[in-house]
Amino acid sequence: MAKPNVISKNELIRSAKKCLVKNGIEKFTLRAVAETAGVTQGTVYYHFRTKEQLLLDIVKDICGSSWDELSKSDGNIIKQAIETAKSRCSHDSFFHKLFLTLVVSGFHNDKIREQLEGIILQENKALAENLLKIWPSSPIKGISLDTWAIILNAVVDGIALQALLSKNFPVEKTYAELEKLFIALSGLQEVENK
Amino acid sequence: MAKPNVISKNELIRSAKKCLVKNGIEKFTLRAVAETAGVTQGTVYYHFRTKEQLLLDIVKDICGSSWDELSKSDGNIIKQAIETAKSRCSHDSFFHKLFLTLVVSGFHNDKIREQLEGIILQENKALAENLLKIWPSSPIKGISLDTWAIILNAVVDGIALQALLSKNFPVEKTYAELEKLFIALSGLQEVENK
Amino acid sequence: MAKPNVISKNELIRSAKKCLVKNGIEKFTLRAVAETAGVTQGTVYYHFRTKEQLLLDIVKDICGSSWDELSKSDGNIIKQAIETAKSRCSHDSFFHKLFLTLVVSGFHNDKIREQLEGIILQENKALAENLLKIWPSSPIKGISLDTWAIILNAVVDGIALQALLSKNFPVEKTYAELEKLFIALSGLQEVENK
Amino acid sequence: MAKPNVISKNELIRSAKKCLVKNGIEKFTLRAVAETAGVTQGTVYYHFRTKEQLLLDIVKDICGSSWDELSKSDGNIIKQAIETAKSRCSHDSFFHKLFLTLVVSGFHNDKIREQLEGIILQENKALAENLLKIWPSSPIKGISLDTWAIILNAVVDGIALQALLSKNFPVEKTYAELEKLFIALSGLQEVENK
DNA sequence: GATGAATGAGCTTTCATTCAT
DNA sequence: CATGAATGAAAGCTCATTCAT
Repeated sequence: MAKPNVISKNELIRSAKKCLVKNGIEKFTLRAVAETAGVTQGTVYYHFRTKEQLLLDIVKDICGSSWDELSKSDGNIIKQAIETAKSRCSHDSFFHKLFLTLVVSGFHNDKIREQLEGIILQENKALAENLLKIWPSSPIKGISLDTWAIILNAVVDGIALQALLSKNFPVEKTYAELEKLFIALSGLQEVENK
Repeated sequence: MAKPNVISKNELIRSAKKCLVKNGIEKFTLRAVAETAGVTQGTVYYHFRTKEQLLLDIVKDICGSSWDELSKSDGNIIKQAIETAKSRCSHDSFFHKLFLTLVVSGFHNDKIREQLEGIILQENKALAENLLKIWPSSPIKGISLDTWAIILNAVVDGIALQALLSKNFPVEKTYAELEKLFIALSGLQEVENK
Repeated sequence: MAKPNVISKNELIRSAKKCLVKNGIEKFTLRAVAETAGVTQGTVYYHFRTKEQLLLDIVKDICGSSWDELSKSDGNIIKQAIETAKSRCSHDSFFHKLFLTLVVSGFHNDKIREQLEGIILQENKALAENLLKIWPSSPIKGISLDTWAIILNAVVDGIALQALLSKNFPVEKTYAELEKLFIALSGLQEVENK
Repeated sequence: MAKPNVISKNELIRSAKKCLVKNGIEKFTLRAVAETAGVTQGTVYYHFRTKEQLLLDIVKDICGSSWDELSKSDGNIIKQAIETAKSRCSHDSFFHKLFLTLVVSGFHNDKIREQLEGIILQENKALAENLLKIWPSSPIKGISLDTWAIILNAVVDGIALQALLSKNFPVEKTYAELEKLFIALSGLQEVENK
């Protein structure tokens, strides 16, 4: 009955992520993961010794893809960032649902929390570096580029949160005006630099 | 054996909130609520017909207090808002943990989601109204006051999220510089108004 | 569906002892206990929070009965003791199977081991006290009554072990000759006392 | 990937015995055996077609060594026997733990029980033969040498059992006095023989 | 009103066993 | 020979829910 090598760890993680977003962490059962992946429960357990480990592997997987995405960035980082951010906050954004679910899970699991903290720190750092390319100095005196990065990241997450809660959230409008804000800030800088 | 009225619904809700933050939604059990409140499972069940109902009552309770707080606001709304926001985002802020936990719970429970949506909408509205008091018009052309409210709220939630994930998050510094940003924006407006 | 008060803890322990002897510790499952008692697994768990606790309660129950039996002893203690011992070592003696099963279980569970240690100590003590009644002094110089008690107890357990292993073990013959040994020892004492 | 003959059946049995004593029969798993031996589960399975077979092979292994030991005996058999017996009953005697574990296992597995019965019978027989060397006739009338053998064996097992249960069991004292008992009995015989 | 014994479905986890490689 | 991925049945355990008292 044992069919060797029918499934890979990555396929299982993909199935698990689907389940997590579909059923929520409250009903995130290994049985569901197994069914989604088309294997038995025993198989899931063979690959991840515990449920917690599977959850952690999901988080690590996300960290990995997050890192990949960041390292690809170039050129007009901001425009691109806004584009990405916007894509993440459609009303049922897979990514942000997964992310927030894991964040909440991290409140009671330090291993998970630390991994997520790593993502945030990386994102903030990448953002600060990219800001440096377009803002030789901060557009407003007294606000460091690091803080700008924190704030921008916070805005993106906060908007995503609102969008996930509210079916009628004006994603387009908000991001359009957010871009104006950004342009205005960039303009300020030129003024100051004179 | 039955003791009349030994516990009120509100006490149970308070215990339930404690449990929710302490154990997370994954381990939020009625037995834990009962033990925390010092009653039996049956008693919890007597007051809330189902577990979902208890969760919903927690959400409503939060909505209520949120509303109370908003209606008290006056005078220098911004400074006060920042103060409130800051207090909510210490590394283990009870409020934001509870809020985010419920948000995630709301992903798969429309009743909860709608209640939380209501909170957000109210907060945004209250914020917009208060902004009007200090900003007769938007400091940056093309950005409506409603959008400003959305953005400000998003920043607060997003920063709280980062603070909850990161033990070393620079809460003080971030909020100090955020205030500068706000002052600068207010300054902009005066310029434009001339 | 919930029928209150259909079973008592003692009934459950009785069923559990039956299961333990019938299936052995390897297959001692709470499901089997529940079935034997005619209740659901949940009920077993309601009364004993874990499997280990149930096992421990069985041990305590045995300690209790052991103690009761000891305190009833009087008159010709030895004859009676031999009778009891003999009854315990028929080829499938419930008592000794249970006892040895728990002893082995105690090898990896200190709580169980300590309880059983208590039984042995009590038995040895009771035996020593009763020996004193019939042997004012030890029949053989250099052997304390405490040691006699240990040895006698050991003989009884050791014979039971052999009887449990061997279907053809000569219980009657062995105990008959053991009694002769005892009488001979008592005779020795009188000689020495002169 | 297959490495030829990296492990022998005997090594596996040795590992299995370790596991059995370390974890007890309740947690005696093939995975643990495999890990202890440093091979995979499949390998254990390759050598012993079932778990039961492995257990049986352990029992046979013990029978073998038991037999070896008996056949080596000579000279002052009693003194040596007591020495051996004493060595087996330190508080965590590997041998007696293993033996008792298997005895209990034998309660529900006739193949195991029969093997162990064989050991006991052999031991009793060897003991009777050796007693004959030093006791031309029984020191007490009416007690056959066979019964003496049974009783002596029983004492040894019974004492070991008490020692395994009780950390403070007076092994030295008990065996010293047991030897005195033996010497006294031998003295009796000489008297009778006159 | 309040209790707590009982339920039963479903959870995570374990494990002997199989089998293609 | 040996492996190790996969299985599936069954284990221990949890929990929302019910109900007689």
